[in-house]
Formats: sequence, C-alpha cells, structure tokens
Amino acid sequence: MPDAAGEDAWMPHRARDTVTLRDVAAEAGVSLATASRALGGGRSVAPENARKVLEAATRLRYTVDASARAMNRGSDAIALIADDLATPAVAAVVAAMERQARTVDAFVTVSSTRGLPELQAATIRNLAGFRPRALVLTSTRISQDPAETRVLDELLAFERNGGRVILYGSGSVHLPFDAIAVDDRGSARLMGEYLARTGHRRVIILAGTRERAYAAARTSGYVEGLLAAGADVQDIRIVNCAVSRQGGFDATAQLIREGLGGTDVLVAINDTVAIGVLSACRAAGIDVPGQVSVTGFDDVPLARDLTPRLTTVALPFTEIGIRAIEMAMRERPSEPVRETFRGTLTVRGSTSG
Amino acid sequence: MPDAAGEDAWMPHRARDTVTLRDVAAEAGVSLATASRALGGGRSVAPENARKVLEAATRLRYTVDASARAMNRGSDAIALIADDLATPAVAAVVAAMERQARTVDAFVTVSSTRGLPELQAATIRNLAGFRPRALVLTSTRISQDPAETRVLDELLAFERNGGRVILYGSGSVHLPFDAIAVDDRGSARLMGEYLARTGHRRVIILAGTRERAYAAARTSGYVEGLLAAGADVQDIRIVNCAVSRQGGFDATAQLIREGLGGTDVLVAINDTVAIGVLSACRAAGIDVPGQVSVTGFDDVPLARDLTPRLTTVALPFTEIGIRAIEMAMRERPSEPVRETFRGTLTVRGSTSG
DNA sequence: CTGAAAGCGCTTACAG
DNA sequence: CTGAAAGCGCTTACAG
Repeated sequence: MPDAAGEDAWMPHRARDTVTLRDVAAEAGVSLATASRALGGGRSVAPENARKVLEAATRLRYTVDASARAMNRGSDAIALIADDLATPAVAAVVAAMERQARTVDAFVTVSSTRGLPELQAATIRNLAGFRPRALVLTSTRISQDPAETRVLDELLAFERNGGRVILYGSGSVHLPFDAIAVDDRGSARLMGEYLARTGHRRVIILAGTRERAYAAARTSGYVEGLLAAGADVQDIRIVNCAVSRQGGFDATAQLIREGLGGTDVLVAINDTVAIGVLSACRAAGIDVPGQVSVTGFDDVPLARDLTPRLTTVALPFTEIGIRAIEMAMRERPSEPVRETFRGTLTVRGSTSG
Repeated sequence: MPDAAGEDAWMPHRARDTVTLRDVAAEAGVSLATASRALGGGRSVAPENARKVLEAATRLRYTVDASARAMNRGSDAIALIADDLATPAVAAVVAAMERQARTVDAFVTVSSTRGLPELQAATIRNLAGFRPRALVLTSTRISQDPAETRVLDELLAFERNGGRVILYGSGSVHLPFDAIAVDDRGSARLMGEYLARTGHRRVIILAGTRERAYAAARTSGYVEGLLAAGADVQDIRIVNCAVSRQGGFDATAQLIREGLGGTDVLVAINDTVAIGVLSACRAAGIDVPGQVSVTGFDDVPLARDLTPRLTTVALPFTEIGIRAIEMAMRERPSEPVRETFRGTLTVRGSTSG
C-alpha cells in the first residue's frame, strides 16, 4: 500500500487503497505464493499457515481481485444474454442457473437486448472482453437481418478465443454451437392430442406472431396432435396475436365480439397470452371451462395461481438452467452437442373433460 | 502467440490463443504503447498510425481484455443488486440504467437476491471482487436480521476500497451512502387527496405486508391525503395482503364475499396488487369504476393496458435509472447525497369522478 | 507523437 | 510444503 502518510493506516475512516494479497501475506507472515495457495486452490499448504492466512484475510476483509485472478486462471463467470429478463420463463431459467452455478463456483451475469441483433452483437462483444467461461444466448426472436451474421461472427470469435457458447431456444438450429432446445412441436402435440381426446373439436389457436421462433412449431404441434386424436382440420382456426397478456386479451375480445360460436377451446401459444384470454373471457362473462376451455404453454409460476388454474404444457426450466451451466462448465466437445427437452402436459382447471 | 506449430496460423478453424494487443501492434507495425493509445484513450497518436492500428484490430477481431484493462484504469462496470429482476418496476429502472450507461461508456450488470440478506451480502462480496465502479443496491424488503449488518459491512468494505455505493429504495434511510429515494408518503398523499376530493369517502386500503419497506409509508400517505381532503378516519379501512397479483385478488375476493358495503374505492399498495383487485372485481361482476374505483401505485407499463386503464401514481423510473448512473459515475461527495423523487398522480379510467 | 519499461494484483511452474 | 521469479494483457508515467 503505497501511502505517503503512514499515519493513514491508523485512520480507518479515511478512504485507502485496496487491501491486496501482499498485505494478507505480510499480516500472516508468509510469502505471497503461500497466501495465494491458501486462499486459492488450497493445494498443499501447512494447516498452520493456511489458518494464519485465512485469519489475516478476514481480519483485513480481503477480497481477491477477480480481474487479476481471471488473467491467470480464467474467469468463472458465465454470461447469459436474453431478449428480456422480465419474462417469467427467462426468469425461471436464470434462477436455476444461478443456483446451479453456486454449486460449481461459477457466477452468472445477465444482460438483455430486446432481441435486437445489433444490441446482441454489441453485448456479446462487450461481455467477451471479460473472457467469461461461457456465453449463453437465448432469443425468441427470429430475424434474417444482416446484423444476424454479426451475432454469429461475434459468437465464433468468442469461441475461437477459447470461450464456450451455449444456445438456448428453438431458433438457430443450424448453428455450430452446443444447444439446448425445447421440442415445441412435440410438446404442443401432447396438448393437441389431449384436447381432441377429451372431446374438444372446434378449436381456435391464438398463435402469436411469426417473429417468435417457437410460434410456428407450437402451432404445428397443436394441429398435429388434434388431428391425430380425431379432430377435423376444418374445425381448427388459427388466429395471430401479439405475444403478451394484452395480445391475448384483445384477440379474444375480438373473437367474442364476432361470436365464439361453438368453440370448445382457446389454445394459446403461451401462458402469458392465455392469461389475457382468461381475462377477456371473464370480462365478457364467459365461463371457463364451462363454456370454453383455455390452455397455455410454459407453466410459468403464475399459471397455477390463476382462476381457474391453467391447463398448460410445463417446460422444465429448472433442468434447463442446470443443463446450461453443466454445458458451460465442460470442455468443448469435438462435435456440437444438442440437447432437447420436451414439456409435460399439465392438466388443471381451465379445461373441461 | 506462443504457438508451437507455426502452421496453426493458417488453419482458421482450429482453436487458437486469444489475439492480444501485442498481435495488433505487430500487425500494425507500431509499438505496444502506441497500439494501446490508439485503441484506448485516443490520446496523441498520429492519425496515420491510429488508422493502421484500428484496421489491424478489426482485421484480427481484437477485443481488449476487460480484466487487464480494469487492473490498470479501473472498471467501467456498474453492478445492480435487486431482490427480483422480473418485477416490472425494477425492470424499468434497469432498462433506463442500461441505456444511460451506454452514453457514458459504462456497463451495467445485474444480480438478484430474493431479498435475502445472506445472499445480498454474498453477492456484494462476489461482485466487489470485480472492482466495479459502483454497486447499486435496491431492496424492498426490510429486515432486522443480524445478517443485515453483514450487508452493511460488505458495502462499507467495498466503499473503503474505493468503490461507489448507491442505494435505491425507501428503506435504509439512515445508512451513510448516496441514495435515491422515492417519497412514498408524499406521493401517496397526492392520491389520497385526489380520491377524497372526487368524493370517495369509504375507502379500503390494500396495504401489502409489513416487510415491504414502502408499505407503511404509502399507507400513511394515503390516509393523510384522504383526511386532508375531507375524508373521515372512521371510513378508512386497512387490509393487509400479499404483495402480488394473487394477493390483491384473494384479498378482494374475500372482501367481496364479506360484502363491500358502500365502499367507494379500493386503494392498492402498488399496481401489481391493483391488477389482482381488478381481476377479482371482474370475476365477481363488479363494475369498475361504476360500482367501485380502484387505484394502484408505480405506473408499470401494464397499467395503461388494463381494462379499465389504471389510475395510479407514476414513479419516474427512467429518471431514477439515469440518476443512479450519474451518481455511480461521479466521485464520492464528502457527504452522502440523498435525492428524493416524488410520483405524479395519473388519473385514468379506473376511478370515478 | 512514440517506445522501452515499470507496474496493476494475482497464479503457477520451478527449484528447493 | 514453501518462496523467488516469471508472466497474464494491458496502461501510463518517463524520457526522448
């Protein structure tokens, strides 16, 4: 601590330079190397010395400088880049990642990009500067934007420099990185089959919008399942809507105005839309599931708290978060690994039958 | 690049060592120092050389090592620690912070702690290791937990080591750090006055729970305003509820079951609770604002999309985010600075009068 | 404007 | 098990 006035050491309330490993070593009466080993790897240090160092460290409130450490042994940070952190599904995955990371001495950092390719690329580049162990990218937005290739470039550059890249989401199937995917189609199919099996025949699918990566897959899955279990393609109607509570509300209100006719079920592209659907039904005095069933997809925490409780397809967010960390922590495999999760049909109160 | 087989340079698909500033300098035919200056400060470099360096850097896809840079000139990261990132109010502040940070070449990192003091302390410690420029802590949870003092200790230690600490939220008024506060009481008072002025006399306040730092202040403010504008204390009822959509829903459903009597308005502690209140009213066929008015607090983005649109107190989240960054970027003032924001009464469709 | 050199705070072969 | 020394990738006085 290069301090002109030695007196400063006695004035704990004055701002001072950071306490450094050198200070700890001095305080403990050992060499820098020993202090480092005692706090770091824990490799071969006399118990007596280890104790002295630990004590000195806590006495001095020493915190290792993560930058300096990262320069030598690599970072233990894992950076997640998502469109929007306030989405329940993303929040669930993040929570699981954080929990899992703690068990392997890693550290999760999150950033959001609103799904904008330029911002994604810039964020990757920024984060890459920290040389994190891995970058986990998840996006529900599809785009043919030229900026998209910049995203790919940045990812490749990061990997070339030794970082791990993990993709999560149904897009980007063709990219040369480890990936965690959700079998949206197969999962949605389970819902379609269940609905047709329980007598739902006239179906309206609130399919979201094309720029959502999962929209087409889920919609196809719904239709497939319905047909496979006996529904008639003539009785299935597909309606687009904004992917939000409000989008579900508006689309449903509109449908109600036009007349729901003999519709048996409103199948939403995800839980958030389904919540809007339920609100619109309630607002119009339509009983769910008495007059019409409603279903979602995701099983966000809120889904089981709604009235009625929402029948949906539960995605294993916790496992996904855990797996993402595991992939991030292991060496890069020779071939990209792709792991697919399927959802579980979760029947609750919003469907009849 | 210490590479045994020089041939590797010709095999772009093989993983290689990170490209370093030394490589850029060599490629540009200048010294390390000049390369550093051209990319870093921009201080005094011949235009010709600057161009060469920039070109070499992009050609080599060079990214500065943030750790190495941080060791020399300090980090440009600002770390936000919140209870829960998926809260709309927090999300709004984070978005504003990120945007503002970009304008000052800073970088926002976020972490969540579920409001648990142990996790808060551990997170502060972890992040402190990265020597970020500042730590912005926001928590809505109050606790007399002994672990709370560990939080304080970590914060002090971080500051002692030269970091900036910014608190945001109505708790922790007494702590010796720069703070951004919301005048919950004064803001709520505006709502109370408005309601009494527009003829609302029989009032039920859905006051949340005690462990929310802002609950008591807002409730007091509501009452104060109501009384100031002519309401009778006898006609004001305070009901606790969980601070969530479901909490608002349940409490309201219960009230409806007991009979709302001549209640003129249901005053929620925040918008999220108000959303639950609206749902419960809708479910019970109670017209808002025809039969009863409903109000919130925060003005989350969703508030204006509800049916009816929610009358609420708008908090200036964008300004708060901007201010937080500004405070984080400037030198520590000799005395802690405390800045208070007041909300704006925002009348929309959910109140009569 | 430029370069050689010292130094940021750590970790880790290397030789005891 | 331990310490002196080299080195991680940068930045920044210091002397031209």
